[in-house]
Amino acid sequence: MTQNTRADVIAAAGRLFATHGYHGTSMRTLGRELGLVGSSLYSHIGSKEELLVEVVRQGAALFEASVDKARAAGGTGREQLRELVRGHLDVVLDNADISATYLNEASVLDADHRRQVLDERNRYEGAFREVLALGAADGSLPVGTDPKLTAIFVLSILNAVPRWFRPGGRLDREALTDEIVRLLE
Amino acid sequence: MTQNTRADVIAAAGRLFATHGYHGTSMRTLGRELGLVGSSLYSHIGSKEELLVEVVRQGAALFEASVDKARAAGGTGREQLRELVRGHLDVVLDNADISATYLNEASVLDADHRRQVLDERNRYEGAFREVLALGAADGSLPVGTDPKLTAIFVLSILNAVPRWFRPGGRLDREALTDEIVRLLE
DNA sequence: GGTTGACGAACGAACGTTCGTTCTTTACGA
DNA sequence: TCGTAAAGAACGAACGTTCGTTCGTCAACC
Repeated sequence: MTQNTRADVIAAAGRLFATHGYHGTSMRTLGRELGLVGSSLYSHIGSKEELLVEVVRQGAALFEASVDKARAAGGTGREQLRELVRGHLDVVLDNADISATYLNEASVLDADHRRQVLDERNRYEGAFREVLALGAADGSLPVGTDPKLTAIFVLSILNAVPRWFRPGGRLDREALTDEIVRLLE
Repeated sequence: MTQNTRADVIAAAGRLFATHGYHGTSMRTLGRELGLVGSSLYSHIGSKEELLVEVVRQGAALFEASVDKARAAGGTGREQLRELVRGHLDVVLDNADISATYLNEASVLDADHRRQVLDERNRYEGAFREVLALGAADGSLPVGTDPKLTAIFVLSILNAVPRWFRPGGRLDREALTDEIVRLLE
């Protein structure tokens, strides 16, 4: 009979928000997930919305850490793009609940937090644009395509991966990364 | 002061389900959308869930009609792929509410209806796989890529289009179709 | 012995839905 | 052409339930 911590509650919330959505998750259901009664959750958190804000904050942090790592490594545009793609895959597959909530449930947030998420996503997408432009400039990626549109395409593919990818299948992460980068040749 | 019909209620439901989700939409809110009080909706429909089933059914019909039309036209693999892509764009842009609900809210359905949607989506994706394989066979599309994976990539891009595409921008549907098909060269 | 986590009762509000009734439009026989 | 009945659409009150949340209490542990 281990004790539940605030982090446990947030993690469980991410799990349920990801599968049933924010509005589809009740505090009593969330309590049951942790072996608690609904009202007991308020020993750890202030409100249901605070839970969503926290999960989304963690999601944003994961993507930001990934992009920072990829860009710090340096290299050609193509090499950095590969790191961005691989990092994104790691985030959405290793933290499926948090990232799904970050990507799908941010629309429920109040205007301020929603704007924060939108800005963060735009900066993130900007990194993809920059790396694609860099690759066009240094010759490691084709020149013909618009970085803006290509960034959208790549992120569309990446964000949909958790919907179909199953570890242990014919394709592993490394090969999937290759396939996505090769698509841009 | 026009009268509301069953079709009006379903259309409004699609609109709200698409923007706020099924669980985020109350019958009273839906009523207000039509200038009605919540209970009045039950003159037109049997239950809230019936509304979701109906919207999803319409979504499935739209995609099925699109794929039928594209394949009936015949032509090379590349030509049919272009028709599939263009048809998909038309569906998700001209019926944004219905298609968004079909794509995002089907998980709320009971097991039977959910399975129906899954099967329908699989058939739909199968058409993309077939056309890609046809294109590889007739030489109109490159041979190197796996049709299964490529179909997933293309559909990932297509389904995300309503999230960023705005009519009247630099890129119109025709040009976007070209860009997506060109990605596979 | 104070702190912390959990409980269970209770709150007001909102939920989906039912019901009897009213109002408006349509259909049709006299 | 009129009068009237049937039908359709909307109302508002009320239902049982669930929602998020508050509060006082209690047991376990440092």
